[in-house]
Amino acid sequence: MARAEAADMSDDSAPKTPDRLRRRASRLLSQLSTRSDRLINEGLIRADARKWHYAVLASLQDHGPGSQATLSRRTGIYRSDMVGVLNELAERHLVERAPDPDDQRRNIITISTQGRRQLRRLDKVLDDLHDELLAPLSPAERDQFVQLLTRLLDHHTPSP
Amino acid sequence: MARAEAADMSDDSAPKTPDRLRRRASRLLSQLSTRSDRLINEGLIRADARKWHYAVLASLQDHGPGSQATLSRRTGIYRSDMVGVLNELAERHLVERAPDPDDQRRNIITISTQGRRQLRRLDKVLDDLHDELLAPLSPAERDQFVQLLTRLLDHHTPSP
DNA sequence: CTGATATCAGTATCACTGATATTT
DNA sequence: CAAATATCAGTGTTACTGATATCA
Repeated sequence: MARAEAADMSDDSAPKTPDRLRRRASRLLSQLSTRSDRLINEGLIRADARKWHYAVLASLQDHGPGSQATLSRRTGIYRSDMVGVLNELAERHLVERAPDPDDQRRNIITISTQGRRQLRRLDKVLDDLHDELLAPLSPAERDQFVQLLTRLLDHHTPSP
Repeated sequence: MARAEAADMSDDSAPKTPDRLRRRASRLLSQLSTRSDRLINEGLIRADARKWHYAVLASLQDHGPGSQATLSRRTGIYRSDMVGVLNELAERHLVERAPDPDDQRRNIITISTQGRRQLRRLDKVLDDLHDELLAPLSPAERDQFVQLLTRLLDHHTPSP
């Protein structure tokens, strides 16, 4: 729990800790995010998938079918990038894209049986990858970590 | 439904969310990192700086002068990108770049007086920005958060 | 010869912008 | 008309690769 703290009081102007770079949450965050992204991406590519694929499939499974704009809002994928992601998913027959009879502007995206199977596969792959990502943390710490991240993200996520 | 994956919102405060996307640490991490980066970048740009500037200045102040390769290792900035960062810093007279007399391949980078002043400014700016970034967390939770991030990053950082 | 260094040119990915045609 | 949608083309940033010349 306790961590060795290098010399703390040697400073000329302010009560700052040395090695400030290693204490700035923003830096830790972006560096860790880079490593994490690489780990996850490489793992998913080995399973012929991308993280966006997982996001869309999981959203369809957990919240049901929706228009591309809806999916965009649910997954955080930009509306303009959604087209490409859905093209890839449709190519692989993991989703179906059909025009909404009630609103001719919309497409309704539905997960297919193959898509559900793929989602199950990807969930297993991701479980393993997250085990690797969070390896140094105890189960309680992992929960704690996810909880802190969630609270921070919610706080910085615009409501509309 | 293939699975009893209820999409309802009935949930206590237990760390169990029905939405798998919001539970995946990797997604939380990269989304929060994006927000964090934007927050920090915008704040630093208002102070006519970039985060790389801070990283180099802080490294020079905390660990003393060094070659560009050394700085690259200390800050995590890619060796090939270090040139541009140092050009910007030298333009602003925040660092000095002098050839190493003992090793003609190296430049020795030193922080200037102006650089030290700028670092003090940036440290204040960053303190405020981190206050905004970590707003929803108590002081103890902020420490916890930084500690967890540090352990994870160390675990995923190659040693050489 | 090897290895490190500083530098430059270029790539892939990502979040995002702007514009357009269609429909509500 | 304004607003939403799907789509496309393009931008800026970032981490990273590859190549080159110069030295230890």
